[in-house]
Order: sequence, then structure tokens, then C-alpha cells
Amino acid sequence: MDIPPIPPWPADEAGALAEQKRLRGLLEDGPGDAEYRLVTGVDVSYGEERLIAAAVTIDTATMETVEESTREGVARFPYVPGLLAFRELPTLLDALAGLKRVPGLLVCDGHGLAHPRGFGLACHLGVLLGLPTIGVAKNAPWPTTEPGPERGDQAPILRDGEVVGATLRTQTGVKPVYVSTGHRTELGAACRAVLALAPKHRQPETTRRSDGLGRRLLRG
DNA sequence: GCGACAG
DNA sequence: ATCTTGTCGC
Repeated sequence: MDIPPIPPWPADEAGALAEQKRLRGLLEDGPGDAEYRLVTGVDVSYGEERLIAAAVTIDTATMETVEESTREGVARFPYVPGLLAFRELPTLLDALAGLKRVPGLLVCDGHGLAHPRGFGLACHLGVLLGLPTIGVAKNAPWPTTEPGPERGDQAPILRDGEVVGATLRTQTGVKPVYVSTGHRTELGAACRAVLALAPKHRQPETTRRSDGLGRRLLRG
């Protein structure tokens, strides 16, 4: 798929913060009744000197993988909490460029709106690509309320009294995942998509498959 | 000053 | 993210 030109990359944290503030104003809402057929999951694996981004597209009608793409890259930005996108995004875009089909939804391994400044990796990727994105993280952005114990149970993630995401139990009795919208998506539709993508495991299949693909390539 | 902090 | 053994369960 075609990847738009990347804006000038910030050289330091101050520049990164300014860029987040700038791109935040471009965020758009999405339809609450969306159903997604082609969904792509992206993830990054780290070696000592290199990192590998992997993208896997699933047809939700069959849950079969329909396309894969991987790309190797170098970290040009340190890991700073709240600035993860600046570390992973360039290589992620490279991997996405290797896909032929344009997905209806992109599932990111990290946060979207549920971010200290309301602009996590999922928002950033979505705005740059102009595609619907959501974030599904394994850890909470800050202390959150536990959802009920059953699969499908959820509780809002609040930031200054505003709902910016949801803790979602994808498997009964298992630690929840942390869902938030990125770009052009709505939280309810996002949670429904994640539940459909996670029929047997805690994490959505999109994330599990892209993660597996990336780390297999990283080793041998 | 010290520890925490998506991945 | 990654460094790591065994173990319980489907």
C-alpha cells in the first residue's frame, strides 16, 4: 500500500512533544457502527542492534491470514514513556508499505487516546496514514478500574473525567487488555472488533500473529 | 532525592 | 522490548 511522506522527524524530546501537539489537532472521530473485514496488526521486535516491524492482515470473516510483511530497521529514537511512536513508527511504516491491500482497520500494540497527552502510537500511525486505527496495550497507561471477571466485561479508562479508553476482558479470568481509539474510530466499535479478534487468547490475533512473525524472523 | 513509566 | 525453567492445562 502507498505510504504518505513522513513529516520531518524530531531530533529530540522537545521536538517530539511539539510534533504530538501538532498532529493531535488532526485526529478525527469514526463511526460507532463500523464492522471491520480486513484488519491489519502491527508489532515491533527488538534485537541488539536492529528492530523488526511486522504487519499481518486477517480476514475477519474466516480469521485467516491474507497477507504478511516485515521490515528491518534501526532505532533512531530512545524509548521514552509517552514517546514510543517516535521509536517504532518509521520501521512500522516500512513494513506497512510492503502490503498490497489497504485494511479497513489497523490494530496497534500500544495506546491510542489513552495516553498522557492523548496521542499514543495508534493515533500517530492513524493520522500519518489517514486510516482507522485502534490501540490495544498489555499494560495500563495509569492506574485504572478493573472490569468484571467475564469475557466481554469492561470498565472505562478516564483522563480528567473523560472516557479515553476501556479495560476489556477478552478471556474470562485473565488480565484485561487496554483499548483506546487511534484515528477515525469509535471506542464501542473498537472493543467489539477486539473481542471478535480475540476468540481464544488474551491478545487479538492480529497482534499475536504479527508478534510471532517478527520474533521468528529476528531469531533464525 | 527516589522510583515509576505503552514497548 | 528482552533476559529465562519448569509447569499446568487443553
